[in-house]
Amino acid sequence: MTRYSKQTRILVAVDCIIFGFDGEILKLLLIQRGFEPEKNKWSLMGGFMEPNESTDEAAARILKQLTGLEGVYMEQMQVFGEPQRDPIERTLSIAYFAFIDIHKYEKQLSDDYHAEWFPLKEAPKLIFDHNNMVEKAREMLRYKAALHPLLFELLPEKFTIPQIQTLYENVYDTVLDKRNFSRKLLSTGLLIRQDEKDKGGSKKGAYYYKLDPAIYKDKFQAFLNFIPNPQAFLTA
Amino acid sequence: MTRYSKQTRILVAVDCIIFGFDGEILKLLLIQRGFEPEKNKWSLMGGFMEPNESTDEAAARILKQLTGLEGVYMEQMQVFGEPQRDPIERTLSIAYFAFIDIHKYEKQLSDDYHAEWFPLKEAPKLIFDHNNMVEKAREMLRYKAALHPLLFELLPEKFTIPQIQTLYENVYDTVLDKRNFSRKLLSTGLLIRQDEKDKGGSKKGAYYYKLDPAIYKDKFQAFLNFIPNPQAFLTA
DNA sequence: ACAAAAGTGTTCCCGATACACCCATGC
DNA sequence: GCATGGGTGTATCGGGAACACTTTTGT
Repeated sequence: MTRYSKQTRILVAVDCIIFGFDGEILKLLLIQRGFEPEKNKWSLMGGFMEPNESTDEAAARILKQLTGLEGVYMEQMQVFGEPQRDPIERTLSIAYFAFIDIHKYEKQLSDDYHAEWFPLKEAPKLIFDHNNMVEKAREMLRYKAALHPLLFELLPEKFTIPQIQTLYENVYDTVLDKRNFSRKLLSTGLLIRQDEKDKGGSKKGAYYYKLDPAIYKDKFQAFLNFIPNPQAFLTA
Repeated sequence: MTRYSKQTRILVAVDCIIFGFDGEILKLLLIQRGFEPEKNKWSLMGGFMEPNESTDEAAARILKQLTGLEGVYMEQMQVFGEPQRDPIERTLSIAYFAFIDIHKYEKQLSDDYHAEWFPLKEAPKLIFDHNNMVEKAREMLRYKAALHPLLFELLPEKFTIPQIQTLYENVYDTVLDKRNFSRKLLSTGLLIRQDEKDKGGSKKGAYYYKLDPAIYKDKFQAFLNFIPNPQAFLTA
């Protein structure tokens, strides 16, 4: 016996919801699909699973194809399995979301691929159920980022507290008190202050911080409660 | 064009991690696998996806085959996609977890299937990567139950506060203060006290409660913080 | 009357919030 | 010297945790 006979084999795709942050607003990386059906329509970056790779490997390969980046934070989100989601042929999609530092690769963008950043709020109509996937990813982002230090993955290695605050404000579409936010953040012990300052945002300059890798790893699963009243921001 | 040519189609299975609670300890429902390979070894309840069903439908179908139950709380957990996880043929598995009221079906158990409840802590060696799946499910259970009123799905429609407390204590392998626990629980507004009492556990008897369906639905996503220091119970 | 479990109330403390001022610098 | 954004300190409030006694009833 070398195969399970009589069972149906199914096409399996991996689609990536890729978030980036440019310092101002939260963005989503989309491509113009290069093949039929729906050629030239906007789409998430995706591809079919190959025979000898794991799902995580497939997701990493696909991300690399588009962005050239490796070692990026990715997480499996959910399988989308409605039988009719792809009109050509029944295809399961394993959705991953990924956070990248937008500046790390902005250059090679739209060379080989027609890729473009869209503000998350102004995403165009996407093929198949990709708009669903994006919405789901946005919910999951809000959910997880309220509890875990996830959003740091969207920032460069060195960042300032005003930057990370702006990012949180963007994700939750709200305004936070800078005194409380900064206290809460620093009290986690996650941040190591650098001597250098970022003079871009103001005359005075804001201190750069780096993550303490040990504490970051340690506290990643802890419930840190970055956002007051997080439930107010969760879709029911 | 009616198919994506040149792409590999893959076998996809759904495996269910089924939790139950008998009032004493948390249990896991396992079956003896009925076909090769690994015939007669203990296994999660699973099956192959069929062409015209969604993933959720597949999970529900498989659960029904084993337990006869419908309308059970199920949630997609994670895809397990290591290429070698099934030695016969590459098979993806979509893992679901399910919570059932153990008493609702205890009778028809092990008729058609060799099914058996195992205390979660004493689960036997399972086929393939099923022990991994169980471990992952246990982590997810602890994670979610610390925040959301999930464990009620394991209890009958009417239950007492000592019962639900025992369940929490079981899941987290700890002891909780009954005064604080009961106050916290009642303050959510989730519970409606019945007039009737359960005289089984004590002479005095404990009031039965039911869930308020509206509030339950409403607050399911809220962060309710049932467990003090939840991070202490999460695997890093 | 006594054992065994259910039910309830109070104090204390810490963490969360609201809120206002000084600091450094480029122009 | 003034405008701009960065950084810090304090009082208050509420929720969470620690903790002990009374109630019910079957035996």
